[in-house]
Amino acid sequence: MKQSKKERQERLQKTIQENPFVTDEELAQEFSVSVQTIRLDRMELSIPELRERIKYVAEKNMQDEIRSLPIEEVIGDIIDIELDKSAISIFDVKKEHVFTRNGIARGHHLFAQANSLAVAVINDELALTGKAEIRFTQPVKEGSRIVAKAKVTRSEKGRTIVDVASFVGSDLVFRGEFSMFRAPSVEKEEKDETGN
Amino acid sequence: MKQSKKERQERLQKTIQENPFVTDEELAQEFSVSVQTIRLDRMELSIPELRERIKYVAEKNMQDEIRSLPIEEVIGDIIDIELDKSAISIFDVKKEHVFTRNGIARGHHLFAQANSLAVAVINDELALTGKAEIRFTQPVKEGSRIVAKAKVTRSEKGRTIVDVASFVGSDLVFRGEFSMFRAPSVEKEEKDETGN
DNA sequence: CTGTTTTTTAGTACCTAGTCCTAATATCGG
DNA sequence: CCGATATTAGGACTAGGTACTAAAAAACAG
Repeated sequence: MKQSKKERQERLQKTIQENPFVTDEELAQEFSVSVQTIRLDRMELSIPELRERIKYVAEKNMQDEIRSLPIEEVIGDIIDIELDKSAISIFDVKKEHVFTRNGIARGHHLFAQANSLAVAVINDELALTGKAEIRFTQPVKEGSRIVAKAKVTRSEKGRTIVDVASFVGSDLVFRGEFSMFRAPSVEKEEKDETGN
Repeated sequence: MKQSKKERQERLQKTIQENPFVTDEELAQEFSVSVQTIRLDRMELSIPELRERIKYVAEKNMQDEIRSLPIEEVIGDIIDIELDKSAISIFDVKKEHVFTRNGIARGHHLFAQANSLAVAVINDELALTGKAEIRFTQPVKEGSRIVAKAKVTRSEKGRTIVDVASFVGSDLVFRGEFSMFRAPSVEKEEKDETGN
């Protein structure tokens, strides 16, 4: 009905990209050609069969699931910890952490790593960030490994100050002072919040 | 070789959960029973066949792809924006945003929403957070809707101050003052970093 | 130890969504 | 109209199953 082979193949490619779950049968109907034609088209465009496409999508999914699970409790990998004293974690900046337009890591990831470490270093059931003063001192590029070092500087009744400095190589990229609340039954104003 | 039907079925369930890509054939070998036994087991446990499992995983993926694309640039949904003046975004706190042990939202999500909004409100190619002073004034529970309001308070050459206040209902839960750099070619110290 | 019940195994026909291959038609450009 | 390209049809085969029947093996009961 429509157009040349070329046209059809372009539309085919787009259609499958948008909905990888479509069968050759369905495509044949949509473009009113035979299934065989669709198969020839897929061959020429080297588009794999339905099941392979689905599998590919599923595998991609499994990969990020593994990636997103450890994020559950701590962002970055803790490589050293002395409770109530200090801790070190590393975080590798991948493409999903950066702005697409300039490849610079988005601040909340640096914050999350630091905040998470501040929570982890506290030897208590519950630790929440009350306030924080932070500085992003250098941009961080994709592919960098950020090493965050947390030090507990003061500790009073229910309140602990944690200083975190993050480095890429020997460059300071982030500094933050976190005022943490520990294990109180969270109730009133300026007493609470997250950590990680 | 091993154990009762019950035992095998439990192990089967776990195995498939961990690796949904396993065929009956492979399972049969692993448990040294026949394929038919595996199929009976799947029936009794109502575990779908390989292809259905893969499809399910793939479909789940497609769903969050739609969800994670807008997240790409802004965390939370912007519901109002006046460039270089103010912006409002909402963010719904779901189970993946809270600490499992107490159901309180993890701070970096509040930070991310606020920081992201501060970036978005700036009418420039590039906006990076230089420093921030933040306060978590109330814990936020799972299921809450956080409304973040950003206001540009000062703007000088290349540097803009954005105040963000986040609320759950009428309660202030977060406040932050973000010092943003706009569109500079990022180079030196204390000049950079993310936003979103 | 025998009889019954449960569990496991084997085998067949059928399904989907393909691959790979051959061969017969259409359609188009010159 | 002729030859090249494109399309369609058909058959044989594949993986990874379902659904069903039937037989053999194992477990348990008395």
